[in-house]
Amino acid sequence: MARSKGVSVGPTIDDIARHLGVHKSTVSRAMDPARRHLIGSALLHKVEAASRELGWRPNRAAAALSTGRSRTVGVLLPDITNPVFPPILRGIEDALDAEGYFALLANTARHDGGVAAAQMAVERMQAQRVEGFLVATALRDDAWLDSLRRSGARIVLVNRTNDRVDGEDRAQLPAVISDDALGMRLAVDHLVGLSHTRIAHLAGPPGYSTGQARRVGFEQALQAHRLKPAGIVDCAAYAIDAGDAAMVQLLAAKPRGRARAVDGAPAFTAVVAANDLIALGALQALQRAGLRVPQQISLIGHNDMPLLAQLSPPLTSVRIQHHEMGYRAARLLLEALRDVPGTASTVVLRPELVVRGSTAAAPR
Amino acid sequence: MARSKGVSVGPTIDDIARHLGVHKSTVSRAMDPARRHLIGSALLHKVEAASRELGWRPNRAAAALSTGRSRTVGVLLPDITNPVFPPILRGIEDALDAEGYFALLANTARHDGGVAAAQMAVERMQAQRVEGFLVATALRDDAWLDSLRRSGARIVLVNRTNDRVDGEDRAQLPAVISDDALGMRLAVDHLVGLSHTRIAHLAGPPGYSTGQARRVGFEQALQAHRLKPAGIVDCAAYAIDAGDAAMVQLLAAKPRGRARAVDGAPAFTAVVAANDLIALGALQALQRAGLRVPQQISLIGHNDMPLLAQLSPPLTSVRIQHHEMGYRAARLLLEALRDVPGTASTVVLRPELVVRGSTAAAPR
DNA sequence: TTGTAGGCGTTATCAA
DNA sequence: TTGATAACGCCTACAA
Repeated sequence: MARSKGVSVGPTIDDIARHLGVHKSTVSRAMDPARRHLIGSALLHKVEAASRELGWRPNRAAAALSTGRSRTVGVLLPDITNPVFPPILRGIEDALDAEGYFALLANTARHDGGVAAAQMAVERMQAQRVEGFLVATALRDDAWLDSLRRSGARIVLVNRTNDRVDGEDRAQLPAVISDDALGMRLAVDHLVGLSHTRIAHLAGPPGYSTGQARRVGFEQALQAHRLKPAGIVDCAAYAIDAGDAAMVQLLAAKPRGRARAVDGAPAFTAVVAANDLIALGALQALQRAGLRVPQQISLIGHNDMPLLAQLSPPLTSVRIQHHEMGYRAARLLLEALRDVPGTASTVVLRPELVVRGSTAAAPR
Repeated sequence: MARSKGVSVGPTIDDIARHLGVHKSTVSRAMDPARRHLIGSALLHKVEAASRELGWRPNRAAAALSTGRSRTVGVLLPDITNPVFPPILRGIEDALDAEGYFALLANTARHDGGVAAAQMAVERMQAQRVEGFLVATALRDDAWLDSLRRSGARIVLVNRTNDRVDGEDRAQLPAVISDDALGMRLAVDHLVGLSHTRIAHLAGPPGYSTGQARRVGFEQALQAHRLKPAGIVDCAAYAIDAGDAAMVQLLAAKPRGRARAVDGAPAFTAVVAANDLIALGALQALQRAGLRVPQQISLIGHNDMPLLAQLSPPLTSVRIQHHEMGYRAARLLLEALRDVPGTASTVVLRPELVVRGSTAAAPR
């Protein structure tokens, strides 16, 4: 059982076979649930007993070499430290685990925060012979992602998606995302129900599908109420600082149409932020400006990240099904790994509004 | 280049060898940094060019089968969704990545929250031929961990450690942890500097090394000031609810020694919590009881998790070097994988106190 | 129902 | 400095 090469080794199916006086291919079959039925039940029990007795462990490296399937997929995300991603990853792993798969993880927002890190990660993953990729780093216009797809890799996007471009060699990849239009509608409807009519938006980076979709969703939701935005400012990133800066900019902006009130009140009574971090930054800036939330300004975030309920005021937010998103994406990939190519479905999950203390009736 | 078995394949070193009219073992050597020098530089360049041209990717599954080294380690943690772990994992991956390793992750607090999940995860990881384990789930008395060690697995603990028991077959495993005694000393010294003399502790679960060490550290830190605890309550878990319940219990407790003041003020003016979630629960309970933080009660957490600065009051906390902890643990494991066995070092990292708004001078 | 033979892509050992 | 040969452990036709 000790070998010349390799490091710490255990028994192999050949050891079990010798132990039982049968051939190793018989043992191999006995170990495979899909072909176990070909084995006599008496022998089957003996194989199982012997395997247990000798302490056999399958060697996936050998199986992977033989079958080309490593039972491993690559997961690309910007940074696991961003609180959006842990539940997504957890969902991914729950799905993979159920099928005996593992995830190889890469934080691509490493040093340079760009394509180079993702490229290197993918190469290493391909060396490990991952069977596919779950990508949470997609940009709307992502040349790198396109080339990965053209190389034949199986890909499912999570959380963010890419743009479809007809005519070019660009396909919309299968993705699991949240219904951002619905999310914004829930937010806006809630505010309108509280008699707000002057509602502003702090938008996410326009290069991400979430930033774009939420912005468009916001505008459409307002239109449904025959309202116009009381201001929209893009944020450079999904971060507290960016939200703070954007709010400062929003407060400085000249109100369009109706004049700003004499007491210096802003042109809006409510703000919908593209995510919670932006909302936190906005909250900071509002408080610094002496504006009270929710008495003077109502504020809504997006994602419902942990601890929002502990803030003061507790932040109203659009809750996304992060865990489910990861879970479904992984399942989609696993199915794609069995089935025929094609079947590029996109799953859209329903968000819900979690009303807390940062929203209140519009001041009059 | 297309093969009969396997799935999507690329060129192999044999393809390169044929392309160049050399033997594949020559190509293999050329690809190995450690043996490259044996190759003529002219040939070396040609091999590199051909490899690039044909788009060769190493097949780690094959290498793993041959060498017994998968370039993969297993990481066991309770739940990546717990905000303590993302930075630890990030540190781990940064270290592994630098050496070309990947982590296989398992959330062991899955359904039953216990040994069974960890056991299954370890088996699957061993099937994948991980070279070692990074374990963030250690209990002080962990029979399962002992058996894993006895099976010959390379293990490094992170964040929590196990108890040494002389005489029995139990060794203290190499670990990277935070200096909890120092952390508590920083907290207590800060409070004493603010004239607090009646300081209570909400302790972590006594089955975890962190719960135990912080509790002992708290008592020692008080002793150094010739003070006695104004109450200690164990929490059932590191969770908001548990902290809330423990604080309720603490408030209900009869003050020992000096009588409780007539106005119903508690027997303490400051509380050190074993972690931030417990502190948040405590804050909740205090506010419900009509006690103001920090005016009446000062409160300190532990871990300095994200968003503490956004709370009101912003929570003072003992900051742990989570990223560094993961990074060092992974490096320790990688070194153990090369070197001789033994060398069971333990690394203790320095925490620091982050003073925010939840601590103030003791009321008089 | 079981056995035989060969291959998966790489590394290691010996020879040349 | 390069080549030849044999593992590594498992899987899969195909044969019996």
